[in-house]
Amino acid sequence: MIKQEANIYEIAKEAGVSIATVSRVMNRSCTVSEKSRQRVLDAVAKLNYVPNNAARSLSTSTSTSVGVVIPDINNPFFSRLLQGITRAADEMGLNIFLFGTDESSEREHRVLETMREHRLRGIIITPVSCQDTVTQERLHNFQSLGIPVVLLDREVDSTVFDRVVTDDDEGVYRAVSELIRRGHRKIAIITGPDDSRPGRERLRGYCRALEEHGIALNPSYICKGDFMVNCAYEHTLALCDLPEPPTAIFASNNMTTYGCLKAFGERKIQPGVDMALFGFDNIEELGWLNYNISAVIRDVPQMGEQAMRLLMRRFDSREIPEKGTRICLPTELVLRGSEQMPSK
Amino acid sequence: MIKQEANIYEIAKEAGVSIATVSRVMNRSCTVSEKSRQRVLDAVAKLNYVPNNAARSLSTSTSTSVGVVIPDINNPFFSRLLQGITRAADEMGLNIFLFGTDESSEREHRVLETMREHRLRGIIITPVSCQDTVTQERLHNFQSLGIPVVLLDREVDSTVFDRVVTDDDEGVYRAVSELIRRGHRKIAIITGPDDSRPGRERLRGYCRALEEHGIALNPSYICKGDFMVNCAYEHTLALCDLPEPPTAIFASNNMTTYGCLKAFGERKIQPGVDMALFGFDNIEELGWLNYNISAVIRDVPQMGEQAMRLLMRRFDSREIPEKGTRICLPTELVLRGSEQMPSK
DNA sequence: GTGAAAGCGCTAACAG
DNA sequence: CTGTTAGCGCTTTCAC
Repeated sequence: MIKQEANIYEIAKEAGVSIATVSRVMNRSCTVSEKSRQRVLDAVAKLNYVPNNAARSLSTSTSTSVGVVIPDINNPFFSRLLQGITRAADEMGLNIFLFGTDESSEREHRVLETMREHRLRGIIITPVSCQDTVTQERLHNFQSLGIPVVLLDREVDSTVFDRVVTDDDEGVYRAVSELIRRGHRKIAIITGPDDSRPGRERLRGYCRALEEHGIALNPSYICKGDFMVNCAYEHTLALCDLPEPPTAIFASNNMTTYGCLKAFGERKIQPGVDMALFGFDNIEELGWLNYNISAVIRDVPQMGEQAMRLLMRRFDSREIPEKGTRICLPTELVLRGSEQMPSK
Repeated sequence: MIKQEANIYEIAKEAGVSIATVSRVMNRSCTVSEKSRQRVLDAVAKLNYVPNNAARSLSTSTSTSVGVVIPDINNPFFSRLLQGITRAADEMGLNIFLFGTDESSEREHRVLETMREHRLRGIIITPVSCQDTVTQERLHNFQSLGIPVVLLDREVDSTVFDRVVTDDDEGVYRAVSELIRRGHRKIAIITGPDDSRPGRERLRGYCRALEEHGIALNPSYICKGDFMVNCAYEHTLALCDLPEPPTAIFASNNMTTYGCLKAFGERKIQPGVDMALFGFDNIEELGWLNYNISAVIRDVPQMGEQAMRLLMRRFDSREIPEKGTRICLPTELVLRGSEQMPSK
């Protein structure tokens, strides 16, 4: 026996008013007499009524759902992001439609198509690639339909979208400068993919620091990585095998840090003793294991929250601006010892 | 300028057919002539038409959205779960409404209320507590409205729901038996909360193994934990300080394992050398760091996928059974060395 | 302050 | 095989 949910008509009947009045009460329109209001509220409580979102959404052609597109749910960075997003959404009474792309552009395109069916209120996305024209076009489409888009962490070439990023360039610049201050001259970097903004930015910070301190860039110290453990692992081994190995390695993201540590472990290299290691993004687990790895850190849940707020702001002001707002959150340096110059 | 999305009428006009025909084509009803079909498809392509989900959902009083309720998005176990869920959802053309409860019952109740508005197709939930009557009642409500519920990892007392769990009892039993086989007699366990099924089950497996091997339970070896790092850390320190410390510790989940390792690090205890350590759930990161921690493992994404499949199955068979299906996935032992008996 | 009625975009009988 | 039509449950003018 499947009992139906009550609808607005039943409430109206129970309360002895019209459905319009019920609707007004449900939407806190204040043009309702206290008496009617109370009767409706009683009926709602009695019949355990909850308005049907689909109907409301159809009628108003708006919705309370936000589409969130994440490339790799499994990466702790994105979990944290998601945590910030869900928390903010909860506060604002918005709901999250979650889509995972598994870093596949093809899936991203499909997802963006599916999302059209849902007439979402807005979209928060960390795009797979910064140069994907299909994705960009679809995102444009959403915006021109009045569905604001916020880019998170990764930007695309177009500048029309709101976006939340962090000052990675500056963070890495300061990290590498710190290494230099500690006496390092042979500093390697394992980069991220260069079709990703974070990848490029972090490399830029590295280059900037070296150049500014008059240290020539050494191509064999610049390893093209992909933000994955394995690649970083192999690069690290190769770096160690160099005739003139670096005294410090900058790892461009948390997975890269793990890759370095894996190689270090095999080679019995102690970070901060035999070779310096500097990471990007905090890895809480390492602290528990007594690894004191210095890193450029940022408030990740905060990034998610900011993205939500940015979206929120767009909801109110109807017009679509030519140029999106860019929120750039600061990064911070945490020095834990692994930045030190090897003594020997 | 906000251009509207095309609706079914425009497609009908463009294709020179009625909206019914358009609807039939969109829903793959095969009673349409090839000629009409083609005309409609052309119009759809030309106007870039996507059906409005809200309207469809209202009309059919069904939906393609599944509510997923997760207690701690940040815990890698749940990220993995979510990965399995999203992947399966993607395959089945379902969409995920994600809700986080942050392990708060109060938020869980709110979330369950919100979900009613959405007339979801089904619900997958890892409830905060197994004994929460409010949650159970609300879940019942969904089921009696024809919205099937699948419990993931944590069960509630009621048995009317479908659920996906793993054979934790057996897994821990085998792990502890293995420890005993290796000569351990003084085996401690740091448990999970006892209002959680996994917590209780894992403790049971531990007790069962000891009893079956004629080893008396030592209350000071049974530490009441909460699946969190800190608590496990403190318990581990206390265990080490015992006049007669254990030779092995069983950590009831991944966070507990981290807590033990943190304490081990401080005390210069090498897992598998000075004291044995056995964990629950694999921690990939530890492998990269050359920690060879034995563990009871399970296929976590698979759990999420199974939950989706279970839900799917319910969609077809309309009736609500008295008793839910219980899928119990196996666990596996991975021996990496940390189970060994200290030589001294 | 309140009610009647016209949609929102789609599906699903029901006729033809 | 195809079109007409009556809802699905709600919001929102527009009168009263």
